[in-house]
Amino acid sequence: MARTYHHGNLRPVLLAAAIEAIEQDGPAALSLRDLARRAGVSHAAPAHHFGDKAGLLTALATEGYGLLADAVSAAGDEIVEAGVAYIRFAIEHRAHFEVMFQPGLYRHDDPEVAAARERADQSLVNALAAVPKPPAAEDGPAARLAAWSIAHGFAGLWISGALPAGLGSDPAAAARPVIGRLFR
Amino acid sequence: MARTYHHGNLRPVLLAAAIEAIEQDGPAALSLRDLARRAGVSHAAPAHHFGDKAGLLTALATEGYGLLADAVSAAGDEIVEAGVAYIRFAIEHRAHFEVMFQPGLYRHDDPEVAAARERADQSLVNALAAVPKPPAAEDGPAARLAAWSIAHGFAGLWISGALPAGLGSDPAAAARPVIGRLFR
DNA sequence: TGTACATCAGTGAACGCGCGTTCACTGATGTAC
DNA sequence: TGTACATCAGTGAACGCGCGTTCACTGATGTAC
Repeated sequence: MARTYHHGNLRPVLLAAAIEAIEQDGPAALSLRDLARRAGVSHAAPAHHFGDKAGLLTALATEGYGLLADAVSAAGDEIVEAGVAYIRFAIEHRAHFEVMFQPGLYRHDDPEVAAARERADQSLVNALAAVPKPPAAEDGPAARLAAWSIAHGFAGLWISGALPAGLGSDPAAAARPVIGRLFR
Repeated sequence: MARTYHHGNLRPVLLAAAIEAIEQDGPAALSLRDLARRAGVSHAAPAHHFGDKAGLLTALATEGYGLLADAVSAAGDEIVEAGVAYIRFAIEHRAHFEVMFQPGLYRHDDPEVAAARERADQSLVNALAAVPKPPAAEDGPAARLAAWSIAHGFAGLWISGALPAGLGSDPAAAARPVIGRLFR
């Protein structure tokens, strides 16, 4: 693929470079100049596509919420597997995940990102709708928050390296019995 | 308190300034020069006490683990209240919490911070030891991870503003029924 | 009580660096005729 | 098929800024005698 004056594909290449950079140094250390360097392009080019750093991270968060919605939906009606899918997403797309939940980094209220977030929320609601009613009578939103919290917390602890070493290297296998405790 | 040439109390003042700065802009945006400005001291002074930014954040993480251990221990033997104490700590000491779980920011293996972390871990173990054995036979470490995950996840979601607005402004009250679901 | 001296916390000028932003530009692509 | 022109993605030089680090220094404090 000969590079001409016009790159022709720069936007996705910059997003991929951003993911790489964030996985290495975290989202706050990101600089547009570094991204340009990684993409082999002049330092002013990224601004053409994203305006500024917040614009780029907004695009990344939007992409992330889309991927999360797809991942959770694909897990089907089984709530434990939906939770596992959430955790797997967080770990396999760590850069997206970290950006998504640091609203100060991007334009949290941007319409596109809000729509994508809404889709992701809905995928979790759908997974929970299939859970058989628990013995206790009133349930309310506590079940949803509990499921979300346990998946989100496990993912965060795993990513930060806080969990004990004995859990092995497969987060899905380690997470299944943990989430399972919530739905006995 | 007249300021002489020697400040006499600079170290804790710098830590307090760091907490303030992190609550405003996050830990990655922290600069030693900004801290010096907040403390009303020359820009080279912080290096005297902490060497560099990682040194300062290591001190902050150490302090944080100590506070967390105290908070969880003070909640006593009741596991739900221990979880609520964890969440309350995370929200009331957001700067400490954010630093503690971003190991790339500080010297994670520093002996002092490791000892403080060990104390905090132990406080959670103690709280769980008092839980009555669940109906299911084998339990193992899944119970501990589930409790830790649900508290950690709820705190993270609350701090990032991801939770729905209807929960009110008291995280402890909102968290209690959520954690409670794990120990019915 | 007084003097001499070591220690060490904090100063301030200087440096080089990477950053975001601006702006006039270049050159590839697509469209109108 | 050919020419003219508008559009727009990407360039590269220039700027001002805040940062960390270095280093010779200043001055307060504590200790020895």
